Amino acid sequence: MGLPVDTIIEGDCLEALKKLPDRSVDLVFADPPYNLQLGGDLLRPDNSKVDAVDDHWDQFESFEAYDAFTRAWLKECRRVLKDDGAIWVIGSYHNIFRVGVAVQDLGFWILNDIVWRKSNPMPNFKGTRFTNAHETLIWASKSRGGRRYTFNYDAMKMANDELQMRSDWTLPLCTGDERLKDGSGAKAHPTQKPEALLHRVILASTKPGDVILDPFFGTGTTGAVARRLGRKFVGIEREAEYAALARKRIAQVTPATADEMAVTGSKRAEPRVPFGTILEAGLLRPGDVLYCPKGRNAARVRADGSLVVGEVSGSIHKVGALVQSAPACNGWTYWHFKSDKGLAPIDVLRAKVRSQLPA
Amino acid sequence: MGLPVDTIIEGDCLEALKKLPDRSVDLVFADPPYNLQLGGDLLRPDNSKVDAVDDHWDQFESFEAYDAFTRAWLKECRRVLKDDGAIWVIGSYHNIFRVGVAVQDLGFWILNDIVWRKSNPMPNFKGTRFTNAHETLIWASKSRGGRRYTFNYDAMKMANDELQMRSDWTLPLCTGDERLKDGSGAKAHPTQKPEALLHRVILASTKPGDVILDPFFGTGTTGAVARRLGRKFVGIEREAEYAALARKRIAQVTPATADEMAVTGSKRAEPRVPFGTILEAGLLRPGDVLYCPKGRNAARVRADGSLVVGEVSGSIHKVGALVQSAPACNGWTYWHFKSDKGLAPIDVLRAKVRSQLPA
DNA sequence: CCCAGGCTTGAATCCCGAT
DNA sequence: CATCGGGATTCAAGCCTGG
Repeated sequence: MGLPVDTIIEGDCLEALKKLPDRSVDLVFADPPYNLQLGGDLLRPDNSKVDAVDDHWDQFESFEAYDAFTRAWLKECRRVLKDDGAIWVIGSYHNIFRVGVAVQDLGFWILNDIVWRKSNPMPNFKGTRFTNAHETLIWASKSRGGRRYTFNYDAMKMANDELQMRSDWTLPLCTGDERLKDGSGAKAHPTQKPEALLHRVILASTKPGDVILDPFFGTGTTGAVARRLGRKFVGIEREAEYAALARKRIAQVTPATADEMAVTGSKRAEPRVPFGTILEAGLLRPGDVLYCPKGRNAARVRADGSLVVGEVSGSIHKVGALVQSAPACNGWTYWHFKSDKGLAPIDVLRAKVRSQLPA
Repeated sequence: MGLPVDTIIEGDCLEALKKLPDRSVDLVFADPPYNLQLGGDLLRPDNSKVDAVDDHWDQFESFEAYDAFTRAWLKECRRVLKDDGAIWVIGSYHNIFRVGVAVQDLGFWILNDIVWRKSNPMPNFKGTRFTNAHETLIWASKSRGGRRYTFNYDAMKMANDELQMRSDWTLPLCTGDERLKDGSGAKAHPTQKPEALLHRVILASTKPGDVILDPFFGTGTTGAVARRLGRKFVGIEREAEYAALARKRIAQVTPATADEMAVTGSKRAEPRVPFGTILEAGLLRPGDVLYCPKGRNAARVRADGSLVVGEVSGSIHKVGALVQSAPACNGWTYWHFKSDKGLAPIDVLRAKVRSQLPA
């Protein structure tokens, strides 16, 4: 059987993969189940319920079962890849370590791990952990030192304001009109990926006309972006509903002219510098004293970047407002530290930290 | 043998770990060998040679050998951890996936993976990949649903300008004066971590006085920051040179006072004030009426601190939940009393009582 | 038509001490 | 160890509604 290009194969991922010919695709992009292992319901502070990913396809009996599944589909993907091909897999801390080990053990050669920093992640509602604000992608060639993989270095550099593209990408979640809805207006797929992410992946690691295989096609983000960028795709999807939506979606895509392929700009976030960073950088130490411009009011710095005056504590802004009985206060310009040249605003420390951050 | 606190144990990591007592440390921070599999020398565009990590301690024969080593030291660390303890491990894509799987397989429970975004990474000189601009840390508790790990949520939030701290941390590499040099002015250790990174780790996940074990102590960044923040450490280091440098470095650190170590505390830790106390203090009287924020629902206060609405009575929380048909409710913020300035939440009365409690 | 303010939502391993 | 119940907990975007 030849390779069924620009087609969605409906059915089990493994069985479908086994029917594809050896060395026939240029790139694999895979967004497998994450095996989340969630507990009970999670309520927001306003008591609304978080719409959890509790679909049957994300349930595995054990790590062993997940590993076996992972190795099986990865092995087939490797067989189907051309010798100069490469693979991308996306995941979270729940599964990505297991995926990474399988990738290495099967003989792939990791080129980068990429961090997708979400500009608008869901917060940690209960205050129990750090906000889980990123996902991880692994990019690997078929083998170490084999035939050369594709990397469009200059296109990536161009897309990043002429600086080398880094391993951390800041992109928003898939929301708004881009997010596919079902008949009732609810999201059609629980984990639809943003097209911007696929845009960067495909632009970085394929050439026009290349064939991209996505064994967990879902609602077809890979196919839609591939088509828009003048690449071909092969999708595998078990759920008929998702496949139908994907077909409709891809049919609406107009392939871009060479012209239009230029850049989706990378939103560069303001380098906000929290006051706590000043302490981490060692520019101030816990216990140091800050003064108001005239040196009258004094406050003590704590290790977490809060200030203390008498009984009250809070951020540099809050405490600054408080000691002045003002409605608000810019702590960066109000508070001063003692330097060898007398009192200086802590804003100069922020400037020092900023000068070490990427633009 | 007891736990040798604020000490560097010179010797093999595994042998030393085996001598430490069960359930004796609060936190493990580990920066193990990354098992970098470098090819030949790497040259910069100007033909200067990149100073690679090619130390013998970073060489392993195979993935299997690295896995066996990883599991061995992780297993000992888990034994040595208290039941409410936690572990941090830092690595790059070369090893972090293998570490992560070992962590999961040994029964640790991953809490977050944290991305350290380097603000000043080494560029990719060959233009063959994305600039490798981050490393990954895994934070895991000793077991799933075991005794509660330490997370100073409020301190982290304060250190991040009152926004939840996210899983991506932007920090510069260890350079300048902080970077230890050997006699000839070359860097003393190839992978010295920045103190800012340890500052955040330790502030987030330990309490003052806690003991932090670092089985790959190197030049003692963990020890130096632990000492500065009023924590204790146990370091294990095989290379006598590194250990000597670490000792000298740590001796120069001035520990923070208890005062200086204090950070923003959590509300959960504040003393409980039963609602009845508000009545006992005369701040409200039996028969007074409380209102929901918009003034629509009203409830009558009884002498024992219960509320009555129509036929039902109960705690401020229960009745609050009931009148809203909500699964839960914080009565302190939901119910309001009539003051001369309009409706005010009864939480201000609790604050009044708390401020009069003995320290 | 625009703007301000409110509502909704996103791959989430999401409370904790007292009894 | 399970249960009970007090009461703590959210950020950025996009969409909608009302003025």
